[in-house]
Amino acid sequence: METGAIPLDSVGPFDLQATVESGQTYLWDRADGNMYETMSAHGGDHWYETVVPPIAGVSDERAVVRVRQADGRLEWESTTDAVPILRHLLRLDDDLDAIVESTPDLPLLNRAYEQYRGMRLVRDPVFPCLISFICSAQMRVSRIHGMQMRMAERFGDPVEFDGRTLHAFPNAEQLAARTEDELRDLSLGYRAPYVQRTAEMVAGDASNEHGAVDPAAARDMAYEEAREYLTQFVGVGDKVADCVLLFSLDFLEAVPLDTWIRTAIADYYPECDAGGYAETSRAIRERFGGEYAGYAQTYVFYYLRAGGE
DNA sequence: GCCCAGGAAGGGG
DNA sequence: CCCCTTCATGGG
Repeated sequence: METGAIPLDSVGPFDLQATVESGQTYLWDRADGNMYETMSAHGGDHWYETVVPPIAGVSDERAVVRVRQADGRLEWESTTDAVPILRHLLRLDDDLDAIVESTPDLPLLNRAYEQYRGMRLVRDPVFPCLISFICSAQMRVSRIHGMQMRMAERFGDPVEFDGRTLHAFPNAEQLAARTEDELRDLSLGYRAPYVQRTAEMVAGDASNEHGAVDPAAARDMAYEEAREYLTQFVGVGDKVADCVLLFSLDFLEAVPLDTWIRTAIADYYPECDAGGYAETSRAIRERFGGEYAGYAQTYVFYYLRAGGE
């Protein structure tokens, strides 16, 4: 096991608990207790862990990463050098101060940024992110997380680390090989066939005459074209597509129109409600400053969901 | 029991 | 194109 620490004074504002437990990613788990038990703004110094697939240009092999925030730094334990992996997954290279500074001066936005300053967007691996947000339909954050943990435990590769057995998130082939009923047994409900069929599309199963469809191909497209591209997957509409673009594929301008942000639009920016998804999305994206509108959306989402007004 | 949760698919107008 | 209903499941 390798260990180390990343000093945060060069990273800028950072809040690990808010980043990992704000409903952007469902792939981390607390190593020292149940997720979402306490939601204090800066209270947690919990250990979080995840099994990370190989990432092109970052890490060649599967890795286990465990991390906590304490004494102004990120302490980590891993199967390998976790520094580049953590930089990648937690977007430590984002200049958060500059992003906040470039954001429009809106009261709601200012309150959210002030309350949770330090929360970063995440950069999840794309297939687990896609499956996570297919599962997110009409579901609470803690239960979405539970679904991903159960899929990993049941269908993913076991990985030994520090005397315990963790499980990697299953790849497309592993999920495509499961039946709808096996997924329903994990309490996925009506999302089970969506997950199964999307996994088949990504895996390039024989039932798909067009061969494998790569969700990561959206990365190289223009924003709205990329969103349209992702909606070809079963269980993926405009909102889930925006989540994948924002939380995995570096489209920081993406503003997922979920129930919370729609409420915010109705209460604070009614002139941005232009009817259809694409038009409303365009309007609120411009209202939130364009380039980093997704950062603003994620802060507002977390702020409102925690009870802010 | 009712209502809701980071929605999407399928049908009809 | 938009509008409507249906789709599981658990917690308040």
